[in-house]
Amino acid sequence: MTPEIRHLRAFVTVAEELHFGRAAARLNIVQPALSMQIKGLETMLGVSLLHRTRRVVALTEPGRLFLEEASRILRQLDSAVDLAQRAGRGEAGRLTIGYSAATAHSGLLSRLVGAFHRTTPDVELLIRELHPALQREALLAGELDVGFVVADAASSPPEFERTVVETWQMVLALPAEHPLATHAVVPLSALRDERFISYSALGEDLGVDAFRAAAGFVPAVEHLAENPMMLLTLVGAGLGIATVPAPMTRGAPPGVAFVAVEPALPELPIVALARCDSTNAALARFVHGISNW
Amino acid sequence: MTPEIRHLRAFVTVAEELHFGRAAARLNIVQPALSMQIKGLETMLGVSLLHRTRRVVALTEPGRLFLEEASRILRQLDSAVDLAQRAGRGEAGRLTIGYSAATAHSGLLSRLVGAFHRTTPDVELLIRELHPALQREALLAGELDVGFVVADAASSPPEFERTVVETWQMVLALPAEHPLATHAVVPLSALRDERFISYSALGEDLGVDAFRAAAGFVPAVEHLAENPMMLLTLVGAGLGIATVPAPMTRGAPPGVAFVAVEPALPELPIVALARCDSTNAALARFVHGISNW
DNA sequence: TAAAAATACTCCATAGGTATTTTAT
DNA sequence: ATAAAATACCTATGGAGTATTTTTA
Repeated sequence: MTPEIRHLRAFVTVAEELHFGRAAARLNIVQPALSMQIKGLETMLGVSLLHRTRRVVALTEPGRLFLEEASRILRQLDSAVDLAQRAGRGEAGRLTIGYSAATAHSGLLSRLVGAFHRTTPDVELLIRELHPALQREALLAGELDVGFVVADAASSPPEFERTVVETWQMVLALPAEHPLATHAVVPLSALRDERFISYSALGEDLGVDAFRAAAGFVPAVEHLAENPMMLLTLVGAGLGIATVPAPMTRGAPPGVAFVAVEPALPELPIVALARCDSTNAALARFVHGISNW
Repeated sequence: MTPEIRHLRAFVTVAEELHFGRAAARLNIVQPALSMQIKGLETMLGVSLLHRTRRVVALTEPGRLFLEEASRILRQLDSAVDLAQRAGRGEAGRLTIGYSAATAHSGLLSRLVGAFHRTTPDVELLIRELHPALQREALLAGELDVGFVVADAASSPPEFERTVVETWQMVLALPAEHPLATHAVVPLSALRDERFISYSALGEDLGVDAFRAAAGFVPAVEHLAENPMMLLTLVGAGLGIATVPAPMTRGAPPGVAFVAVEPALPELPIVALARCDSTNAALARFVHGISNW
């Protein structure tokens, strides 16, 4: 048999008071009950912890050593309970955040993560870059608590909670030497014969459906890029044109010009995706904060 | 209410198995009992630790954190029990050893302490130099487990256990230029008019009673020394002569000669003193070792 | 339908309470 | 004589067992 917390509490209290009567009072039990506890503990351990000479109670050497350990265990138990309770309120624990390369622009991540860390410093933050599709997988697998993705209005799986963080205007990126680069505004219809660069073969990341609706034709995607920076590099190299979110104009490689289009393409929402059935209270805090920070 | 070890064990086992049935089997209880344990724990903490969806058991975030703490607490409890039991066998804990300056000679301390440490490395050793009278006080106060003192046969308080460690032959220390210094053996009767140096006014440390019995007169103690080295320094300075234990001839200051006396003085026992009622099992091991090492 | 956890209940071990005894000062 | 722990005995809480129900994959 192994000791219970109750035995440790009893022993530590007696060791502190060195008096069974007072210790029992502090423990809100009666003295004989305490004597039994200590006796039971000593029997379990097979060692005498307290030397009782009717008038004086003293620790034995095993008792002295066991006292240190028992006190530490009791303190750790208290802190473990507190930790679990704070985790239940979302004030402690771990939050794993995913983002796609595209959402790394515009400083929204540092703004949200910074504000969250300031309000709840005991939540450990793990931040991983992941392609949007992998983020959805990771969310379902429980490896991710929340993911930031660029999303057109269509894609909304039912088990995900969507929170729109911000919306980005779409602009046209084209080589600086392109004839249209000097225009302030370019009509979409003028782009029918252009070659487009996108992330995926379907162009879904950049809202191909919205494009067709606004322009009346499907853009011809001829090149694919791995990430936004590579996309703009390809544009700058003259391989084609692309519609990109306005925040990407910052830090663009040389040789790329940006112009507005007409009619304007729908704004691109950046959404935070999270599982509705998550048990991580820190996630609720984080998602709640998105609207307020 | 606060959790008991039983709750931690139940929770850790379920968290490891992620299956109530198997966990219950490992805990040698029945599944409904385990369900109750976990439910009770969650109620106490006020947080859900395990997410049960009939077919799949998974840890919540509070559960993940509580698991780490609970595992650590269980490991520490095991080691605390083991520590107390080893202390009960004298294999762990602390042993406080006292010695008087006189007993520091002859390497008996390093021999005993070294051998003890090699057999029981988990016993922390505290070694303090103390005057013999203070050692007896410290022993009674529980501040010392064992004390090494030079003792003539007379002084043996009843609550102390005496173990003779070794016995020292007595020799005469006298200034090198003293007329008797060239003798191989000096008759005690030739010392009647000499001035003696001792530790205490009564000369008890050096066996004045034995001296009187052997020589037929009480030596005239004219100077007192704080410790053996100072005593020999005074002898070398020509302030008087002294009877000293043979081990002190090693490392003596210059100007001191040593000669045997006739009849020989009784040998001086070095004893280890310890309280008979000590609760420190390491002490029993140590005292037992004295005879064997 | 089957596997697994929860619920309902019963029983007994044991923690804790009351009264008393023992023992050392 | 008194203070304090131990012992004896009783009571009742709650932990564990058996049988059954509920739930979802």
